[in-house]
Amino acid sequence: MARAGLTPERLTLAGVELADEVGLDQVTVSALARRFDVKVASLYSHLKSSQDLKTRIALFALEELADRVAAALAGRAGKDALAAFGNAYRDYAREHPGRYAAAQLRLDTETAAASAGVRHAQMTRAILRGYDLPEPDQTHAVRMLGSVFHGYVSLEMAGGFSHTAVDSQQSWEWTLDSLDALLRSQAGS
Amino acid sequence: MARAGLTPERLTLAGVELADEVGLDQVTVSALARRFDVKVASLYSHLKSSQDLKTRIALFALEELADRVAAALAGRAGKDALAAFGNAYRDYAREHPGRYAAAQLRLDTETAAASAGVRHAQMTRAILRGYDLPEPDQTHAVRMLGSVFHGYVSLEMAGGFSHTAVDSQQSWEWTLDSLDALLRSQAGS
DNA sequence: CCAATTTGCCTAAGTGACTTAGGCAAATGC
DNA sequence: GCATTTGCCTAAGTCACTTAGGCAAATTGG
Repeated sequence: MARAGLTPERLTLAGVELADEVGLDQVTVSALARRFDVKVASLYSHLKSSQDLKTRIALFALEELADRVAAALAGRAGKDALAAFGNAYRDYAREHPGRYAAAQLRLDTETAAASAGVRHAQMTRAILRGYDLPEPDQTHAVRMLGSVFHGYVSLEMAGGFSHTAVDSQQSWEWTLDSLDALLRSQAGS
Repeated sequence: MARAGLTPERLTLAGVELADEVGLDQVTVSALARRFDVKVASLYSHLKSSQDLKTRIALFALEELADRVAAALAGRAGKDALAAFGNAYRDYAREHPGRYAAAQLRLDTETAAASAGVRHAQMTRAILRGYDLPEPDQTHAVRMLGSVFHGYVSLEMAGGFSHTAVDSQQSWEWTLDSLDALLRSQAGS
């Protein structure tokens, strides 16, 4: 009986792909075993549990998304940076719905603290550098931006914007313009 | 063997309560059977499936939330209406996390069309009456408001705002103020 | 290069949730 | 009071998760 060459990394990667293909909740230890043509129990040498698998997928997605956002932000400021951030977020969700869903999984406190989630928070704050907001307004703005981006992407993915004639892309651009105007009007206040 | 008096309505209500107590994903046909001290299979006379149960809970939550929002909006306009809407939404999520989660479940197209989700959309649009926005800006604004409220509440419930000293209530009020200012500045444009 | 050890995948077995089929008894209605 | 309907039951099959223990392949080190 030849070995399949399983590792936590390969399993995570396969799980990530599976999530985009069939949805995060269809990513199961059993489905993964089928994909590798291996018995389910064999995966437990590499994964602590089904929860462990999900967590690894979430961490992978957070990291990948943070990398993309960082690349998109490089060398940009002000509205450019705002749009780059939002677009990176939205594009990732559209290209990789399963990964995006995984990135929203609730992690326990210590795992979250060690995750790329921290980079996300830092980058959101970095966008605001161009707008010169004093504290605590800066924190308020970070929260509002996070809310808008996360909310918009979630609702759009859930199909919430597909029952009106108005193009979602237009609404997205209007939203980015509005946020920029809002932040500029708050600058230095 | 005395009868337990099960009905779809009683089961849905129990499921709703269970969702708030232990989380929506712990709401299972089996858990419900235990709560009524009845065998699992007995529930299948009243529910088509586990999915059916979840859908009923979602519809209940959507309806209840729409009622609350409608009550909060009555007689208000402009910023008052905006804040009432947002607060109704946020308060519901805080008081009833399980129901709020259920209200986010994705329903199939026809079920969604027959649900109170339609009322939600109408009420969001009603808020904007006071701001006198032309189309398509009104649609853009509806989408943005929905995104902010849904996003803020989701992130707050997920604990995303609890790692900074700044009070979440302050950020919420700042966000409402900002949205009001934004909409006013767009009026009639 | 062979022996000892470690590693990787296996079989076996138990848990818990979902679902269908078919039966008996309680409630209902004539 | 009897027939019918209704409500909950037992039985049985599916599928996912998880642990324990075993055998064989890979690795290591003499």
